Amino acid sequence: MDAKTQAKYEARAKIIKAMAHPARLFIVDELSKNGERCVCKLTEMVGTDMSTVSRHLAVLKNAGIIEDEKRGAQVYYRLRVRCVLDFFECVESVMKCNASDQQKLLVS
Amino acid sequence: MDAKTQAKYEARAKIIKAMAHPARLFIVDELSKNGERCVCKLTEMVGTDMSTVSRHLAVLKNAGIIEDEKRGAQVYYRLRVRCVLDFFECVESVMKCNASDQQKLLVS
DNA sequence: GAGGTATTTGGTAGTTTAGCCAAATTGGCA
DNA sequence: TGCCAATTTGGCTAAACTACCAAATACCTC
Repeated sequence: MDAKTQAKYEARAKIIKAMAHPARLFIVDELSKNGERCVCKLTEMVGTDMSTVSRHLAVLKNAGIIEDEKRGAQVYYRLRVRCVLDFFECVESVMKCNASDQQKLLVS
Repeated sequence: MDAKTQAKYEARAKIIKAMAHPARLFIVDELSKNGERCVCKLTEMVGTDMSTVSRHLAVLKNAGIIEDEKRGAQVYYRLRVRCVLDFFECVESVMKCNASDQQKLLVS
């Protein structure tokens, strides 16, 4: 793999890596359902330190998956690209596939 | 987030995390184009140690994204779920979106 | 069975990530 | 201006990840 190809896949990986954490997946899911949320509300839902949530949000924003808007004392985050929701669909189908194979193992 | 919800998002994250590495993305891409490849061929293409490639393949297999078949001295890997290719499409559109926003910044 | 190739696994060092606390920053309001 | 709430950032530690080398396995051929 030459340097250029390497760079291409690294750029792609960065975006996928941003989604590769349970708290961040939860946040994306929540934003998809609710349009937008402030950091304090997300912190309450996720259940970790606010500084941790803020860092997760920074990762997602840095990847270009979400965007923020300051309104008064709060910062609201929302999805910038809807297609990340397709990830969920595929992930479900992989899990379903895994489960059915597991089933076969048990039966046989 | 209660324990059950946590577990749900962890399971999803595991699958996405399996895709979140440039070498693994390359491998998935390659398998999508070529149907199947043995470890030695992938090693040659990726350009790292064979043991490293083998570990990457194990991660993808463990997530249920690829499957293997031993034929003679070689092990062939292939995609188990085509939908992971949708990831690429979305990633491209995120990158395009990022690029156009960058453009706006330069102009303004 | 001996030797050779393909692959996986054990061990290890360096890097990155995630979480918390504390401190700094920002905007709103008395 | 001075205080309060919301958010981000710095500092630190523990855990996870990645890559390499070397050793163990598995399979084929002679």
